[in-house]
Amino acid sequence: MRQRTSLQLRTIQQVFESSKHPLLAEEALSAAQRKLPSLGIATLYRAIRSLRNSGFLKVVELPGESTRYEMSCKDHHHHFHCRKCKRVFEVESCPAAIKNFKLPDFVIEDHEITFYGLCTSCKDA
Amino acid sequence: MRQRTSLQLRTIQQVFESSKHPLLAEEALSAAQRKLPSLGIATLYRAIRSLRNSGFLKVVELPGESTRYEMSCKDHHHHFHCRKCKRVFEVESCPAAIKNFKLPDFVIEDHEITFYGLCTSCKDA
DNA sequence: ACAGAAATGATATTGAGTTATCAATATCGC
DNA sequence: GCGATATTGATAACTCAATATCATTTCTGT
Repeated sequence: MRQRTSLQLRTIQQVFESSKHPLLAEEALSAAQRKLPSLGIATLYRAIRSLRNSGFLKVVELPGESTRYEMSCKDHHHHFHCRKCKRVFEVESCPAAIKNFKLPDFVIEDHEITFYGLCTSCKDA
Repeated sequence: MRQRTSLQLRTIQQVFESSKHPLLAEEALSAAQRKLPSLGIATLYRAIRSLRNSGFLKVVELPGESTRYEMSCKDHHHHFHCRKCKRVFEVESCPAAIKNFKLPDFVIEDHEITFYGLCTSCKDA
């Protein structure tokens, strides 16, 4: 697919490497533009596609939210969505009970949990 | 908002009353059209809005999926998304552990769980 | 039955997110 | 460094869910 590497691609990759939470396309664009102000939205989406194809990035979908992206090398985790600042944080622990959760009529292969509430900054503000 | 009731509205309401799972606009439309073939998409969306305003319907958002709607009178529950037939089922039980789940830096006010796997029909097929 | 108002249905429009187009630019093997 | 070509950036175009428009139909109170 991609045959050459470019400053733009490397910059976008670094944005995700240095982010502690999954990013919206918009957020990734702003972050990348801080280093390369002329970087365009098309390039951002092209880079995201490359990085997904190469397995570097994966999609993070939260209910009712637009798509976010994060590095795929992370361990199994869930997300916390602050209802005040709207930011999404990673929740590293996964309630053990959920992994052993069984349902009579279904074969559970995976699960996704989204927590809602207030993040540290917002709860103290 | 709405001042008169109509056959269309009643039909759409019945569709949700008799459905065991949350419905996409598309699905609700097809179901309603089985009784009123001429019913249009605009009427469907208008009815959904009315039924939401009146508190009868609520929104169900699943990660990466378009909006579904279900009756809001149901108890706290979660959803199961069959990766084969793509249908969404209700999961009435909620793992107790999740309600008591705490995180050091966050105030958890709510949670949303989506299970993925195979439903009864698909696991046996 | 009639007039006024509300609801319908067909369709145009919106808006958000994403992809396609294409001339200009940057990259890489030689 | 040069030439071939992959990538970029600006922007047009697309997709999909949802809403607005508006002429027509239906309902309701008198």
